[in-house]
Amino acid sequence: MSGATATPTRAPIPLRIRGCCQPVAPRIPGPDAEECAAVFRALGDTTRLQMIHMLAEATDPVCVCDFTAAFDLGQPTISHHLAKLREAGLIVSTRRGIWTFHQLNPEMSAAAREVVDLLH
Amino acid sequence: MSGATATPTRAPIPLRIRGCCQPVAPRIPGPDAEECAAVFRALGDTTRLQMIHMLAEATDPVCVCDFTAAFDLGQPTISHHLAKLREAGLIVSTRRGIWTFHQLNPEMSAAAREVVDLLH
DNA sequence: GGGTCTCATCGACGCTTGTCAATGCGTACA
DNA sequence: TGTACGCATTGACAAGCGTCGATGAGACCC
Repeated sequence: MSGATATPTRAPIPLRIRGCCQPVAPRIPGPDAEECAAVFRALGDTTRLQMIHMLAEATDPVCVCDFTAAFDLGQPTISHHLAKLREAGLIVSTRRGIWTFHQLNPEMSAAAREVVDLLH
Repeated sequence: MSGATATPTRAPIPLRIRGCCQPVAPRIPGPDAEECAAVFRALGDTTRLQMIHMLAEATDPVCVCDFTAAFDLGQPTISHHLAKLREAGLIVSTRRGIWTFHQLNPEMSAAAREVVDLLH
């Protein structure tokens, strides 16, 4: 074992007062935290992460059929994930004739924009 | 508005060939995507987001009792969230005597570090 | 107008998650 | 040695999520 000395000091065990502890840091403003968590939740799925990555790389709006071709998932599931991203404010969808095109929301919140930029 | 012409052109409706569509962007390497999504998933909860924020602001490791004091949640729930953050590789825990202290994982993945830095 | 195509929505299913009460484990102190 | 304390783990429960098949709503074409 290590120190063969008697070491009655027994290492800096307590270091803090018995009860508690440390002043807690000021918390994130509240609704901001929930909004931010919602963005992270939207990106917490591999499929949606890939979707956002594709949209970040694309120069033009992307059609739903491009997503259905890119993923091994049914069309309703693709539509479901796109709806999630839309609810989180990360993308916007526009209809052109038969097709629906999706792109990153240009009016995304600043916080969301910072996160999405990391995926580029 | 632009041309006030009768516009029989009916706007650029199709613009793309019937079938599909656009070449899909190269996808995120695969396991990278899953690891990245796991980090987002870990931050997709308000409580855990606040925890990471607190740790990012703190200069010293934070005791569990500080968390139980900061949130209106039971002690097992706090412990559960800390375990989630630990599994995601975002924090590390060290035991000192009775108490367990938590801090941001200094060996966090680069991707995770970038995300956490946004919360500072 | 009828047929066909694209996409969204609905209902259902299994799995995961957030939360709690109860319990267990390890450490400190008398 | 026994007691008290801090924290992790377990089991249980409701809620949410990801996925699918089936159906519905618009928009185009013949």
